[in-house]
Amino acid sequence: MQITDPTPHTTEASRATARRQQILAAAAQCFREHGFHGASIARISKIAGMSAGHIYHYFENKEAIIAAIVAQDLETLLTLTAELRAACNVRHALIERAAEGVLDQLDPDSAALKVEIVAEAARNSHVAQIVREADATCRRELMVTIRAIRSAAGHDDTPEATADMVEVLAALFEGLLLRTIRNPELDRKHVAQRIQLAINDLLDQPG
Amino acid sequence: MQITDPTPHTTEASRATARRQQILAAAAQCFREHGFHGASIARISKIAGMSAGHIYHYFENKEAIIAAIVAQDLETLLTLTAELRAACNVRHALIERAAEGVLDQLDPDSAALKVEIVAEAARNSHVAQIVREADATCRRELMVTIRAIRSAAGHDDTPEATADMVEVLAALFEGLLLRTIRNPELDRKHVAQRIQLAINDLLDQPG
DNA sequence: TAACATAGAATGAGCGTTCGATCTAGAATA
DNA sequence: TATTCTAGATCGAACGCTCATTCTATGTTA
Repeated sequence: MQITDPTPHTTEASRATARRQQILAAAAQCFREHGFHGASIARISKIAGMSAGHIYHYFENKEAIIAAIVAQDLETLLTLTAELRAACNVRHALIERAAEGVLDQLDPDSAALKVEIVAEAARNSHVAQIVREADATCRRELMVTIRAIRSAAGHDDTPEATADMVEVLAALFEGLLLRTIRNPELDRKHVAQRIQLAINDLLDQPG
Repeated sequence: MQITDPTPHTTEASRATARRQQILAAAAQCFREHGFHGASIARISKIAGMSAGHIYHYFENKEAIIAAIVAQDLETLLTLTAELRAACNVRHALIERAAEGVLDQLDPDSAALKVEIVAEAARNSHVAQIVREADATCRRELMVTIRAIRSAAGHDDTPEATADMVEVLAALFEGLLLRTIRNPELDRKHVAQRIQLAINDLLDQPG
């Protein structure tokens, strides 16, 4: 299966961007199916519908493609937490959104790539840096959100306590990535409900 | 049909087992540092202190080494849940053990390998099968344990509800593997305490 | 001596990457 | 308008290297 570009490119710039995106889409598919090291430039180029050599017109090397994929994946996470923070009744918004977020995390295809990214971060310092910076931003956002919810409920937590709660919340969510791979038959809807309950309890934990 | 002696000389047998273990230890280190596909037989053999070709005296191919590493890693998980199940006051045992288990999960070195295994399971059906069988066993054990705790507290849950709770518990634990990679600076002791509280709440959720 | 342990070279495939040759579309020019 | 020029897009062959695996020869030991 080959990824073709359906949009005609009026300018040179858009053509180049489209081509880049085409490569990234092909690479994401390959990385999902074979991992960062198992996916070859030859395979990526075949799916992207261009020669292997031509890939190097748009990316310096394979590492740069990996970095771009990682950055792209993390960007969606960043917008999600930012969006969450913007909601007016934050507690309600958080718990409502949670069910949706849980189902997203439980999609096996996207989970595979996300897990691959963390695995790569454990051994590739460049990827680790990108991942950790994005994570730090997310945590900061979540800390503000959770602090707002908690102080509305009369809790005056230390920053450390808030950070710990964020970690538990994050573990809960990210753990789903592993669960959907280890147990693809799990009941997605009911697990989402249980997670909502657990988040609710977490927000009421003593300081 | 000729029957050969099933028990060869102990020295030969132990020597072979030791050599096998030597290879597995070297492979585990390489897989942690470079991933399953990034680690070469040459590198593994160098760390194991033998020639590359000699590895094939003990393992059919690289895939067999991966399978052995995966099976070995999952075995420790199986004994842990079995051990948990054997405790008399299960609720107390579960929560006590939890803190210890959390700290184990937060060890970055072992986390890297565990995450690598799940990432490989997402694309290698042989590894997936091993992982999913072990996971099913763990879930079955945990379901019995949780059901015992819940019914002692007066809850009569459906098997489905219990399975969902197990999923949340598992997600919480396994999520820590990703957290310790994404945020190595997290406060391990305090996060462990928060997790204990969360598990406590989970066990009191409505049916 | 017989059987096993081990080394290390050989093999062929595939890797990431480079590079020079072609193609193509639009600007410049006549 | 017709022709030439040009710069980027694109290809595909080639390179040097490493990979997993096999094979052969040599120790080693009982």
